[in-house]
Amino acid sequence: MSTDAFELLCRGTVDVLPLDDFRKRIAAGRPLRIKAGFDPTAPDLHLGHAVVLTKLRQFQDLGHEIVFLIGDFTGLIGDPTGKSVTRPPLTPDEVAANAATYQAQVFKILDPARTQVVFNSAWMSQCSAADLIRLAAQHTVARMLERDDFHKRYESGKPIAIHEFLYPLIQGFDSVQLKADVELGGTDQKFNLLVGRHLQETAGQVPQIVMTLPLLEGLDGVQKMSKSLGNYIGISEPPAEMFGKLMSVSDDLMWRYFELLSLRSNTDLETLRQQAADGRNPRDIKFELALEIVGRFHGQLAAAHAHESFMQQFSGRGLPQDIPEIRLVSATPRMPLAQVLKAAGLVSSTSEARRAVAQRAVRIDEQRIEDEECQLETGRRHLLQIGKRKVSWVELIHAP
RNA sequence: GGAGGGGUACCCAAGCGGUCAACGGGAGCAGACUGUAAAUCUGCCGGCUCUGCCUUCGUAGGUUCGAAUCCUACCCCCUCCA
Repeated sequence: MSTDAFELLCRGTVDVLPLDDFRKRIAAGRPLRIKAGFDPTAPDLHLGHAVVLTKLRQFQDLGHEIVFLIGDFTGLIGDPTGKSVTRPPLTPDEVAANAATYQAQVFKILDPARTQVVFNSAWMSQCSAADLIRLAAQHTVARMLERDDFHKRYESGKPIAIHEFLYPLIQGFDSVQLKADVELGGTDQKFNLLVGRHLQETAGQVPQIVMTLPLLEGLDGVQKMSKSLGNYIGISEPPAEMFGKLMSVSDDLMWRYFELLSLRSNTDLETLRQQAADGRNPRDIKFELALEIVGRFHGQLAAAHAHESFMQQFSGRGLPQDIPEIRLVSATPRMPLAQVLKAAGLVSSTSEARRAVAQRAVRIDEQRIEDEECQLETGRRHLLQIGKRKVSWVELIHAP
């Protein structure tokens, strides 16, 4: 039993340090304190963030205790990891507002009843200058420079401000405060997590287990999922959109998503892989993934609905459910098609509309349109379609 | 402070006086195929009142019949030296 738990918890991780120690602690069966820290910057979470959260949920389901730390104090520093973009300091009000939206999203994955939310300002703002000096005394410059990005910056003569050294120290000190047994983070957090071990040891505690998780590939399957690359699935996206995006993930990448985002057991995943090998349609396996993920954020009902709609629209080549209705006003009795398509938001320019017609992608009332100059009559509703995905009811009104 | 390299469409990246709305790749969109918005192949991919017109190649001027391509000034990036 505990081996299963151990295997499940290790699934998809990059590092678990030290691995044996972790095995022993899980085997002991005692509930562990699992810490994960998050920045209080404006949160707009996507499935990439969900990787760590899903892992936390797995811990939670096994009876462990989750400490969800919001780094409002560390936010003053801004994590120097990676790009050195200076972050504007947040006001207490902003922090509070962000924390609230954060929790709303996070609790779609985590069980609020078994999650302790803490802010590190709670203890850090009590910290005196003398305390800070004592904290800083516990680490050396040489060890700080072991961190890859510090090292590179130092080597290449780029500046490292002293306060940037404080970030890993404070994050580590949080672990001391919380007496964490395990701390989770992205691979980029590895160094910071290890500092926690060091500080806990100095404080006479048993050092925490460090667990890092990979950055999830986005929809393109190559680059990290990120909002700026536009290859993401947002946690708050509508069910149909989320379902469709998950279905657009390649058959290969689907397994990665299963591994990192699914709450299924390892045995279940093994079964699915076996089914795929035995010739089960990968589409149907992907349906299971999409159903699970959409279900988690929107409920089983909405997921089933999205599934049905998807089948109807793409497999059955039918119309999707919930077609948006738009009302347009025309100054003339008839309105050029290209104009209507643009006004309805189905294309971004009339040129694009013309191209779509030229490519035989446009249908009006289920009739394929070949004529770019085609005009639509006012005074009635038209069903406009471009390709399989863009559909809209448009009511044309003549108002001279 | 000195020397050099560069800023081109959503991104990367060619072009270096006309044949340039601008090669190529990526992303995106569409079509074909597939019981997937997978994969693969094909087409499209600045705008418009669209067989034509208008606006784009860091910014502002200039040379020329004609400039992304030449000149001047300015702004911004990067590399090396000090």
